[in-house]
Amino acid sequence: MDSVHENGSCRLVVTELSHIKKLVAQLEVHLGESPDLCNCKHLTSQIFSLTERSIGIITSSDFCQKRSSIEAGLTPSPPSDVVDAPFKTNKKRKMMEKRTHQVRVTSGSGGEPRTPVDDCHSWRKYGQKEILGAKHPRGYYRCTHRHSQGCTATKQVQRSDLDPELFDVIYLGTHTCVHRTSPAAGQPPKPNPDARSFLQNLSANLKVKTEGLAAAGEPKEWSAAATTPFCFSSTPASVCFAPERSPFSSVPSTSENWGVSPATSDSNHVASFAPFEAADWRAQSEYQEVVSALVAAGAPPAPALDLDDDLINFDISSFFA
DNA sequence: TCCATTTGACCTGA
DNA sequence: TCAGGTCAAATGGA
Repeated sequence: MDSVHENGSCRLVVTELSHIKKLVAQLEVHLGESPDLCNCKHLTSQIFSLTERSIGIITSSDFCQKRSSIEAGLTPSPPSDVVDAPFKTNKKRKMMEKRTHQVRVTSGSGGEPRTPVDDCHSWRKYGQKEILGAKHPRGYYRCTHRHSQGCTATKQVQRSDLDPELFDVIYLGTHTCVHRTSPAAGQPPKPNPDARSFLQNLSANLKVKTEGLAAAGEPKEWSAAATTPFCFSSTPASVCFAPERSPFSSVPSTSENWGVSPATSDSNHVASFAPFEAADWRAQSEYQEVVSALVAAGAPPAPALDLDDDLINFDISSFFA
């Protein structure tokens, strides 16, 4: 019925994302040779614009609805159950008064799936458990600064049964620590030696995800999408993307907010990308899965997403400064 | 030597 | 009693 409309939307999105990919490649070239900041800024501006248009195309169509129908058709059980089954809030532990967030991240494209990327905090694994009905064990992590600073933040990471390249992450508790894996507050942002690898990562992800888009009717590719927000790892600094403040945001960047979240704000948001509340997760999950291809590639998610707003600022201009 | 990971045992709540 | 979550000793790498 709406297949014409949907296919048209698909093509538009693919076209837009292809443009983004080319621009990223250009940006990489600029960085690889003699960094041309003027060109870089111009390119990043274009990338941002194209990304927003792509998201607009998706959100203005019945794209998400279609996709969710496809998913439902693939599995006998309700889609939400499929997605969340291994990660539903533990009913047996529901008395724990912890804030639980759910974030889905991709492990990266190509090669063997790895552990989810750095999320701006250092974690220490303290346990692993085989979960009933899950193909993969669940890993238990706590903040490295648990003992030194009494930080109670923990997270649980489990590889998705549906897609081995997907990791489902549940954040519990809030970060009370002040240490970061990124540069210390007060220090000026240094030229990031990992800028190139960051862009290569970006480019690689774009490739994978756009191919998935091109193959409309291949929901598997769609399901291999990450959910916002996302964080690229680039030790020592981690580049985090927040849903409402794009990497190319006009928000002035400072040494404090470069690659890290505001150290003075709620550390929970620093730590866990300030993911949406669990209650909001299901309602937004389908939409986020659709746009997550962009997110996984480093593009900013749709501004329309009503997520927590006190998130990480990231200004591309200072990133390349 | 320090720190992170692994893994079996133990604890807790349903 | 069972499954999920945590502890802590053993182990390995830097």
